Amino acid sequence: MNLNFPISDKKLSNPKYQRIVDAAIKVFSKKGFYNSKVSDVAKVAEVADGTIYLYFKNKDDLLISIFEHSMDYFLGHAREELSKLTCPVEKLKKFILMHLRLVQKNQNLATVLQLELRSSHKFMKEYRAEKFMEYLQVVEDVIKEGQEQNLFKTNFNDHIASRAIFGAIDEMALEWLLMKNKRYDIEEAAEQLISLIYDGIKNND
Amino acid sequence: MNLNFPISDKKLSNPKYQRIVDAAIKVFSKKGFYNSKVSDVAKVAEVADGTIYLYFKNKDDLLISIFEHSMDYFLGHAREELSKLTCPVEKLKKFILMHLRLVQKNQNLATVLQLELRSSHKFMKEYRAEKFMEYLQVVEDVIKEGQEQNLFKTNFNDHIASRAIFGAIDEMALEWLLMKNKRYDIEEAAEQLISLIYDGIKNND
Amino acid sequence: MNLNFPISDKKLSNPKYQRIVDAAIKVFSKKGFYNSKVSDVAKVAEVADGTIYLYFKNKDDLLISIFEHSMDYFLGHAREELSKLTCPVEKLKKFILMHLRLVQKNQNLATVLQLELRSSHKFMKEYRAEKFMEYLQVVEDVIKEGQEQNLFKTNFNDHIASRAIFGAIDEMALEWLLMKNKRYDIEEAAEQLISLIYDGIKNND
Amino acid sequence: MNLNFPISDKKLSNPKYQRIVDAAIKVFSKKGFYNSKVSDVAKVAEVADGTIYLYFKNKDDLLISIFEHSMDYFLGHAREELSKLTCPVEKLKKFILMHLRLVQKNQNLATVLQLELRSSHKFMKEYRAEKFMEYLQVVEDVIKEGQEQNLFKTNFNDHIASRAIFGAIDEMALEWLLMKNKRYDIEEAAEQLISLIYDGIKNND
DNA sequence: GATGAATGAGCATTCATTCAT
DNA sequence: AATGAATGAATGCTCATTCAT
Repeated sequence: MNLNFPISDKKLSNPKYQRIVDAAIKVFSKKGFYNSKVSDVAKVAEVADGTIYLYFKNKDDLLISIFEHSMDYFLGHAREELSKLTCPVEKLKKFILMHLRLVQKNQNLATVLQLELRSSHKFMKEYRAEKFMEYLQVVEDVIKEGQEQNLFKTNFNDHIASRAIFGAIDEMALEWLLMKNKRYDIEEAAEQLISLIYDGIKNND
Repeated sequence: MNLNFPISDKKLSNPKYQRIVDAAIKVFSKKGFYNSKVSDVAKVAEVADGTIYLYFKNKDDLLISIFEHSMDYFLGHAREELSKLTCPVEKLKKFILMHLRLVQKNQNLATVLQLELRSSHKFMKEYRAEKFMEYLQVVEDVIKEGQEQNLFKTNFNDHIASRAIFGAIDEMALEWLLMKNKRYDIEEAAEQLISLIYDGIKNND
Repeated sequence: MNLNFPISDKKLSNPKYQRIVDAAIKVFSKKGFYNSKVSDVAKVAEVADGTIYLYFKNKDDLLISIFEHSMDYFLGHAREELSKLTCPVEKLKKFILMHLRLVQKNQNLATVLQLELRSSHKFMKEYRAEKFMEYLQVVEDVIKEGQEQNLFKTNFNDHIASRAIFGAIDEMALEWLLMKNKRYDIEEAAEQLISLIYDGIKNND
Repeated sequence: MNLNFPISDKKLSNPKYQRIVDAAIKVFSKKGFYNSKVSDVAKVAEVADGTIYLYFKNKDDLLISIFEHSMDYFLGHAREELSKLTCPVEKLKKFILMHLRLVQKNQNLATVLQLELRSSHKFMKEYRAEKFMEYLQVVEDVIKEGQEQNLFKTNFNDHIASRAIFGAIDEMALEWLLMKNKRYDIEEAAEQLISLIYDGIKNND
């Protein structure tokens, strides 16, 4: 089983859907989206080629579905966990940790999202905006909360900040994925990142 | 003319080489690497299809050459400019500004580097490491310098920090590129980014 | 229908396989292997281009398959007919007649085997040896049988003799194929050939 | 030097012509005519690609020129040697020996003539007839001479006989060329062949 | 004559998608 | 629903030939 989280709704009920998604993640992460054949995915999923088209409109749709399921799961999970915390600083830490831990646990999936998705024009121009904004919104909401409680500075643009934070997390994840010998723990990277974002690099002594 | 900087050495002497690179940037940025045909590039460059293969090993090589020329130019230029400054804080500001200004000035090129390059497996696994490390090294050197002068904290991993900084810059650039109506100036984004990196988000009052 | 004999086993069951082979023989014999396009074969076979690749690894494989089917058929048929005869002289006559009659009946096929196959390096160096040896073996066996019965001389190398006999048959076939107006019957050529091989050219009076 | 005999006339005077022919024989025999590039030939001949077109109409012409020069040389040489002999039996022996010795001495050339030439449609349909007939004529003349002197039978068609003899020689040469470890001497093959043609395989005891 | 950069027609092969069963 | 054989559009790359120098 490749996905460490279940696919949300009724689609879950059909084990073939889940099997195809799992297979696609495995195949795409290994060979890249453009170098993967639909028939490769079918073979790994142990279904016929045509069966994939009963569940997905086309090859692109398969990729995008992976993204949407992942985001839905992550955001739902993240919102739930964050709501259990009250301190915005803690929330931010938690969020970053959750993101990087997910990457660590689902490396194939993360590879697909990091590398393959970006090259899909359709994706970057149509879909990224929608779902991705939700992600940023979560970060932005935490920042705003912190600003309201006078915990964070107010002299910066929330949107730019959340974007920069995402970029830093994302790059961290990418490096970790591409490293052959995982020299450092992803938890360690998370700690460093949080401190950097929180305190900056200036020496205040 | 697409490239706002000249290609370095003897290759420059042959205008056809430059024309092909320019055409490739234009075409790849517009339609995406995988959706671009070699013959499209040839048409825009006003050369025969086969001529491209006199200068480049194959389609992938064309993409990678674009990356290498861009990086060589940027790093050369950046190192030169930074050497004129003494203060590490100023150096960091300059570096970020230079990166984002280049993106603004060469939007097609930046699009190719941001979106298309990442999907090339060959690129991400073989080439990125080499040239990209040079980029990170420049950032790391500035950070180390700042630490030695007691301007920056010393309780973080330089490598992780430079990586996070790159990630933030890169994401900033990506958003700006994908925005249809450029709501804010890239200089403004640079300012915000610098302050964020330098001071963090914590309210020190 | 181009082939005047059925393709042996289960492959026969699929009419598309047979249709593609027939089309290939027709096309290759007319335009030559290297000048024939796979799509030409597909057109004549009334299948899509891609369908050919469901049955054959590539264009070369198509050519080699034609050779193997032909040889399998001819050798099976020849062995069967020869076993019905007892006299080695009669067997040799029969064999030569069968070869030349097959050429006459399947001129397109014969053209392919005679002219196109020879230029395929892969064929001449890898495949010819195996299947072709079987052919020579049949001739050699007949010769040995004749020698045992004191019907044939024993002061010559069987292998060289069978090779020379094949060469003579082959050249006879080739000339006949390339002749525009078939001036003489192939049966007549067969008779001459047999007498030549049997008696030599020396006048024994 | 590849050719063991000089190219006839005025063309000889230009060493580039000879160099190109030599290079073509080397390259064609190694990689096959269709897999050889004109630029490969040019490289081996140490001339520019375009230079080849000053001496030859096109790639096909290069192949055919090789054939014509070889035949001219062989036939001239053969006619000269045969004229020194009076006995038709000796003449026939000499002719077969000369053919096979030439093959042995010029293996690259022989490979080209044996394997590559046959696939050239243009060659087999237009040129073979002309030059090749001269070859057969020499054999036919010897046969006729032998018949007139009551040394050879008269109850066979001279043309078919000379053709069969050529086929046997040709196949002998081909086997010898394709054999990796030359198990037997080509002279030995020649002897066997001559005896076979002369006496046939029938046991006259 | 000699060059070799430039040309551009040409083609085998792949693979996403369909649809009869 | 499930299959997988069949489809055929699509394209990177090669290489014989030309021609300005």
